[in-house]
Amino acid sequence: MLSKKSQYAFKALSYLVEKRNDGPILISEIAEHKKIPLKFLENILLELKKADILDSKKGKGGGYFFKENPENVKLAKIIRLVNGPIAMLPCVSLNFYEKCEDCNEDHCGLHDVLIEVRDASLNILESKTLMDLVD
Amino acid sequence: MLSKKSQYAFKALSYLVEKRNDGPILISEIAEHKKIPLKFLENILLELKKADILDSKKGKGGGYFFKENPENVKLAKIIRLVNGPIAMLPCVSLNFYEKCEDCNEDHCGLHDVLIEVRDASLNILESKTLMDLVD
DNA sequence: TTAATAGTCTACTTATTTTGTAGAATAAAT
DNA sequence: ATTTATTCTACAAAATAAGTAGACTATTAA
Repeated sequence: MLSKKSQYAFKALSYLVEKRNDGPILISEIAEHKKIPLKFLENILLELKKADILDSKKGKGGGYFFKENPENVKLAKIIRLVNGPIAMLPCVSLNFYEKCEDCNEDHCGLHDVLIEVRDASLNILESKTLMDLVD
Repeated sequence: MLSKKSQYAFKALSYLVEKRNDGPILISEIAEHKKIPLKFLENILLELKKADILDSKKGKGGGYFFKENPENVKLAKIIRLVNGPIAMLPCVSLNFYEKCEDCNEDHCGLHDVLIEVRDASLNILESKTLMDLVD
């Protein structure tokens, strides 16, 4: 399941998509409209900025806006950044891979199934972008 | 991500599949072979019994064995039982559905995407069974 | 150059969930 | 009766998620 943090991130990002031609948007405006705890949202937006998805300006007239075109930001990227792995186990993760101890991946039926699930999910999450969050 | 508990459950079940013609299997035997904390495994197996997947016998010659034919036990069922929802949000879950507040599902882009992901995952997890865990 | 504005940073605290444990109770077999 | 093995209730510890506090920095405009 996606964490609350991830849900907040998606809500904030969809708000920013809607307002993408309005210049910098205040954190407080997003927090209010989307009912997200202000200080928590600050952390989330900062994380998205450090990942070069958003950019920001300080001072009067400041706020957050897109650095990368939201058309090009895949949902998979957001999930990985804010929530973590998309795969159901580390041993089948592309971006957070970890070998499993006590289990030979070559002869592990679960491994094979979970790779299928991962690919099916990624097919969708790598093809949809932030623009798909708004109608 | 699947919890450790879920991984333990799958390891235990795959062991029971391999030994499915050997009569009741001791918890302690499973714990030892699969390196699972004994008391933790007790809880897990009990849960699987209460879900009518396994059955057990007490006393000498006792242990755990399948109640339902492992060919007929879908992996989705195990995950739901031991790990929880397969969907990424409650509002797109079939078995653990919860309406999301502050968000109209009819006009929610994320909702639509996550339903696609859910269906893609379920397609696989509802078609594979415990027999697919062993080669 | 000062005051106001708004994001940045470090460091917490609190809540929740996950993981693991202890020990007595129950059931079956010999 | 005794031994074996699962069942049950109730914790305890560890890890993660969620949320908060407050000082700091950059920018704007008077």
